[in-house]
Amino acid sequence: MTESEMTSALLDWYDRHARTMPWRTGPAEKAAGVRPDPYRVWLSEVMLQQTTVAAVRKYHDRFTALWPTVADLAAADDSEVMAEWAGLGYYARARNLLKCARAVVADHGGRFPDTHDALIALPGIGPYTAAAVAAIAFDRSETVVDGNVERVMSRLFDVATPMPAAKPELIAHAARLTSHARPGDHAQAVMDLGATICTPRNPACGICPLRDPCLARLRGTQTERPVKASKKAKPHRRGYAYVGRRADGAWLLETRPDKGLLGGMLGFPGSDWGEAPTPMPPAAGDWRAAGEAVHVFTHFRLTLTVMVADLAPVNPERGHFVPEDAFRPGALPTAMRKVHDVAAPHLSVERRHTAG
DNA sequence: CACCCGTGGTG
DNA sequence: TCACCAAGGGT
Repeated sequence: MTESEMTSALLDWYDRHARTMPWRTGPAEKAAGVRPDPYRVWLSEVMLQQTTVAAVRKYHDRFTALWPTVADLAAADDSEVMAEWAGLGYYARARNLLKCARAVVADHGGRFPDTHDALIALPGIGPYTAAAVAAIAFDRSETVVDGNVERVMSRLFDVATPMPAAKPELIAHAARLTSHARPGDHAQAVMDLGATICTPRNPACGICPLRDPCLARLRGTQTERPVKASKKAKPHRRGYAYVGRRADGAWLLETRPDKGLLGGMLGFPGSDWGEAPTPMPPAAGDWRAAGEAVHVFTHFRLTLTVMVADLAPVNPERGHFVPEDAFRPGALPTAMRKVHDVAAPHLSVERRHTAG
């Protein structure tokens, strides 16, 4: 089978099995030559970075309902956007999302640029996202290479070179297969194939449109591709988190600095995180331990000792009081939401509520 | 190039 | 329970 025939087989499969998604155009629109909205495509691509489609759907729905255009998003408050992103992870994406939206309005008249070079110059848009938006929204002949494409290529051509050294080779294979007639569909076809058929474990080779030319299938090496280096063990860190409430129900919270872990997100004041953290209460009070919150990040495991106190109406040394009706636990990143869930039943304001 | 940066699902 | 993983980007 020639490379051209592989491309055709892939597009034929996509025409029959493409998944329906909020940012994709339906068959009728597609037949009429309607391109998807670049804003919705860009938003989906940023949300999908290292994130599953299942997790992204509801966030994409919510964002486009609140902010239907890039100009609406550009005009939004930072804190509101960060709160809506809470739970999706990799919070630098949300900060760059706003920077990018504002740059599109300020520098491009509120319309997304339609070339790879102009897109990659925007915040939060790297090689993958620039190619994906150019191909999917503007049907540019860009080769889109993400984790799915790398896996499909490494199997199709049985590439034994370990990652990430194999990347140039995989990119070259992907470039030769790219359809110049339907680049946007081709990009999504390879990614759909990787997500539904050519999966990391237990690939469904029997129903794969590329099963005949696939070298890894021929040699039985599917599950050994791509070759990846072993991961390092995760260190264990400890820390203290302080959940304080006033009698009127206000919560003692802080907005974390933009740099670093959970940057720009709302959270509870705490100690440093390490092997032997130093207790650091953010305000004077009768602090007592309520329990522990365990959370696993990408590169370390964290156990937080959750301290609670019913606070007098004094000025805290760190953080600020947020009125009860202005606070949603859903606006917290997951690690902090776990802290909240451990603490809440131990605070007298909450006990009064549950008792009443 | 190596490391940092979240989270929820899955085998 | 646990290790691995998902449509990567920034530094």
